[in-house]
Amino acid sequence: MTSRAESAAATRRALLDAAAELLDSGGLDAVTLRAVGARAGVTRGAPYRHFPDKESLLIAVGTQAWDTLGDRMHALRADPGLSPAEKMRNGLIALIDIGRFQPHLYKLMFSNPPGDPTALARAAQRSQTEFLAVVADLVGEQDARRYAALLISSASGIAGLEASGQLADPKWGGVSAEDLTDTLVDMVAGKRSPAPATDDLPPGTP
Amino acid sequence: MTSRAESAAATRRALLDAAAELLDSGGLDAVTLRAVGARAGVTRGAPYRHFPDKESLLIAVGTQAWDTLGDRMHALRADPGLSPAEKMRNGLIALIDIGRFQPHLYKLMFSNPPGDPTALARAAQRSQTEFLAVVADLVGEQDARRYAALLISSASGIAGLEASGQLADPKWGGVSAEDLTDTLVDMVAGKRSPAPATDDLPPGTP
DNA sequence: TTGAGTCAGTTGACATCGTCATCTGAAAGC
DNA sequence: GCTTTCAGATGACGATGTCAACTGACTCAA
Repeated sequence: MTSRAESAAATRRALLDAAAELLDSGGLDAVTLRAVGARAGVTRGAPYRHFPDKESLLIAVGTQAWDTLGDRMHALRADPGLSPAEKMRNGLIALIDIGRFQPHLYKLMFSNPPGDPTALARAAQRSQTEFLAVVADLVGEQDARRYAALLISSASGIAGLEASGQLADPKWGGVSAEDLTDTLVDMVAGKRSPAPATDDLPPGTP
Repeated sequence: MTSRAESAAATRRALLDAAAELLDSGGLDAVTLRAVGARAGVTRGAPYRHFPDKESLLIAVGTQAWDTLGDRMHALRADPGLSPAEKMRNGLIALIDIGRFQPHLYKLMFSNPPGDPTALARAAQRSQTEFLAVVADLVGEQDARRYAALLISSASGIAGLEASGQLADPKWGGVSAEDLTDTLVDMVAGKRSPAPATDDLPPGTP
């Protein structure tokens, strides 16, 4: 019925899912190898048959999240119903939404482990390359690298500030992550809007 | 010579310094209450006479860093030799430099503890309020809140990406944190520069 | 079919960590 | 001078990451 390899793969998947769920619900402190094992139906030592380290398990969770975002970016880029600016905005919002709804996972995605500083950066490759192509469609190849780097940096910063609750401070006048993203996209797209942003979305998705 | 209160205050300071040094050199994992105590010349239980919690000690370290940055922002704002745009740029670079040279401290400054989500946000107040005033000098009161929030978000994102090593990826064409900051400042200041950024700093500090 | 080999999973053990209860001794106040 | 206060030391406990040894079921060649 189930071969040994299949069973092992299923356990590995269960461990990843368990770790992701624990991270979502209880934060990084809740991700204990014992808890992960229990939720996956195995004991504390079992994860060491699939990951050399607790850190490696967490990196795998972060990599999974980057891959999922990469798929979304790819689909977004291929969507014929969206303008380049809309693709750009939606891509940034997709990243910000992770920070909004899965703050612990988001933090993990941007935390470089001391072991392999490039592990998560490699996982982020596809997402960022897809986004780079979207930006190039809007501002041209020449400036795409610089603007894409700026946009991703800014979006991750917006998500970070919102995740830490600092965006809710009244001194910012109740500005939302979407407001900031729109301001940013407008600036890059060349149509600076000095008027207060009361409009949320340019018409395009009725 | 040294009263009991003075001695206690000195110990508290020593604990904070020890925690900050350990954080800088070895990351968050190196900040152990035992190690902090040892470096401060006391034993593992002593920190509990000054901080209710290890988390509280870390929050105090982060608060100290925010206060220092706040002083810098204040001095920057009062500097008569700098244009508003230069003040803005220097303020952002000051934040980015923390991420560059003290990445662990930087991460701590933006990590909201589960205990009191507003503790670090309160500490960040002054820095951000000073910066808000600088931005208002450049773009007016009307848009200052939105642009200041965007600039701080972006700068923290730039610092975060650089701290995680992702900015060094060749797909960004070797863009630096300063390049991105300049691009951002130029966009907000209204003079969009579609040309590649080969100039680093506008003349002003001979 | 059978036997050895592989390997996912279990279990026991250890060092380290945060934290608490208790103890000690010196400074502070009457 | 006596009592109080409190910074610091110490012992202990539970939880955690990790390793070594063990177990047992699956795999595969002969």
